[in-house]
Amino acid sequence: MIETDVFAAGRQHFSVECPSRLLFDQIADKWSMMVLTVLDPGPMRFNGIKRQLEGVTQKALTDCLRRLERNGLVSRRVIPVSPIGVEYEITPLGRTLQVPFKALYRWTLEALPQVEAARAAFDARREEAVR
Amino acid sequence: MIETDVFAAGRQHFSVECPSRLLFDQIADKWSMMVLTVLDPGPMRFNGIKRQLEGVTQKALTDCLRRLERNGLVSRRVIPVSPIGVEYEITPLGRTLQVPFKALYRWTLEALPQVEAARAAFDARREEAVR
DNA sequence: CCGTATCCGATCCGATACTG
DNA sequence: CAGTATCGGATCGGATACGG
Repeated sequence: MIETDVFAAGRQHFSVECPSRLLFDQIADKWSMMVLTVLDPGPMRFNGIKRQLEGVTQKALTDCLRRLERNGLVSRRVIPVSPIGVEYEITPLGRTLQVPFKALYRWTLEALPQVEAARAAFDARREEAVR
Repeated sequence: MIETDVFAAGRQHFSVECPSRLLFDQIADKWSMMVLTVLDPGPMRFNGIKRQLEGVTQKALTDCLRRLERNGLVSRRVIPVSPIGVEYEITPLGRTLQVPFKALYRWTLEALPQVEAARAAFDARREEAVR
């Protein structure tokens, strides 16, 4: 039984090279999910994206876009104007990722209150343990 | 319009404190997804989990379980035997997370071939550019 | 068995400066 | 406008040792 069947019945064994990790590492970073969301309505230029993502640095965004491009989730198109323009667009493959991403995003919104309550309870228990 | 509506129509603005990131950071780490999967069939003890996760260190697993516990996604129960035993179990809240996680996991499996092709193409383009 | 503590190298990320 | 280059702090994760 290989890891593809991991969600079938039975207890599974995960190796470090679990196939899910090969991709999960690349998209579970700080900005990827938001970049894809920003690009959802249509193509956008570098600084346009940057303006939507408050707090992102140029380096972080460049790295993120480069990684998304390498993985085939966004495409990059140079517009030969002066000064130069670069437009990023979500690919069909990137759009397929949005489906599970949106599900996860909705989960975070729905679960947040419960998680915050759990955190408060946990931290309170730790406080208690110190005394 | 706040970020809750981010998947509705229109271009959105993301601040650093996007509510999704408050949680996403915590669960998008190296082992959380696999830990929840391993715990899916039922409760398990520390070293039992560790044995399923080939390559995880004690520290990494402890940190991961602690974080999952703090966020209310798993529960921890000390079994007063000698030597001591500790059992981890997925919580009802944790189970709700499995739904989007499984969707994402399936996506990684389905998309992997296309992503690998995209990577190869990207890397080939870079090679080309060097020459 | 189940941790915690410590060190330590790798890596991420932001800040800054510079370029076509 | 859209990068690249570089530096340094913070954080992550592995290895190891030790304790209840």
